[in-house]
Amino acid sequence: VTKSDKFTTEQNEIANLYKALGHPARIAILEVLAKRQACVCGDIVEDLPLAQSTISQHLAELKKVGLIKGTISGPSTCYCIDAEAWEKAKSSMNELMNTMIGEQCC
Amino acid sequence: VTKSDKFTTEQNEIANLYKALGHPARIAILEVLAKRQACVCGDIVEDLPLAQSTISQHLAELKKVGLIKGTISGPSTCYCIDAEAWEKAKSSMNELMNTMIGEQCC
DNA sequence: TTCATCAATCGTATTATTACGATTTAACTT
DNA sequence: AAGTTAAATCGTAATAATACGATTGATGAA
Repeated sequence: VTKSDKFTTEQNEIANLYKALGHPARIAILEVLAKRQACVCGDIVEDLPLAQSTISQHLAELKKVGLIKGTISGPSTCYCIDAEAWEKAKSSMNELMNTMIGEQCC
Repeated sequence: VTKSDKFTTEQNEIANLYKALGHPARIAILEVLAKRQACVCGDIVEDLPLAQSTISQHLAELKKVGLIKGTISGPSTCYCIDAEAWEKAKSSMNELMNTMIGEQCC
């Protein structure tokens, strides 16, 4: 029902970024990825109280917006935060946050 | 279906913040609020291609996480960004973003 | 008091998200 | 080639989100 066509590309893109971070499971996943430097994968399933398929789904969403990347290494997949994309996301979110502050009126 | 009880309060709170920003309409609403210093309300309905009730719903969600505040002034309601809450949100999001960057491994 | 206006709320339809189990696909190991 | 393991995908159920029209509630004006 979301009328994304009624908004600008910029508004949709930044909203998609925020949306990807808008779930506790995905925050938790990113925290696991950041903590274990080595980019785990099945280890996330062990760390979190969610089914394997659910984790896989969340990983796919994070990958869709580009915040993480996964490379196949043998039978398992190695995931990690995409540092470059992460910095880009950080600054575009920051920019938005900064343009919002003006005079308080009420 | 969201198992928020399986995650920490911190994870849920930050996720709720991001979630609130994870919709183009709410980004657009915040941009209108920031642009028109005077905290409009019905004016938002004019500016955006959404029904009055829908805007009202989005405003309620932004208010729920505290990013904006609304004060009744006469027959209309005056909305604006809560500068204090905004700064707090900004820094907590920034903190999260900064803790995530580690060594790239793949 | 009666009317008009603004915004919140209600009811509801549609679509999206979340989550799980089961199955499939892919890759390494015997 | 057969078996094992890991992760993606499929199918599906439950719930949440989005959006609108209609109604209600509150405020100020006539």
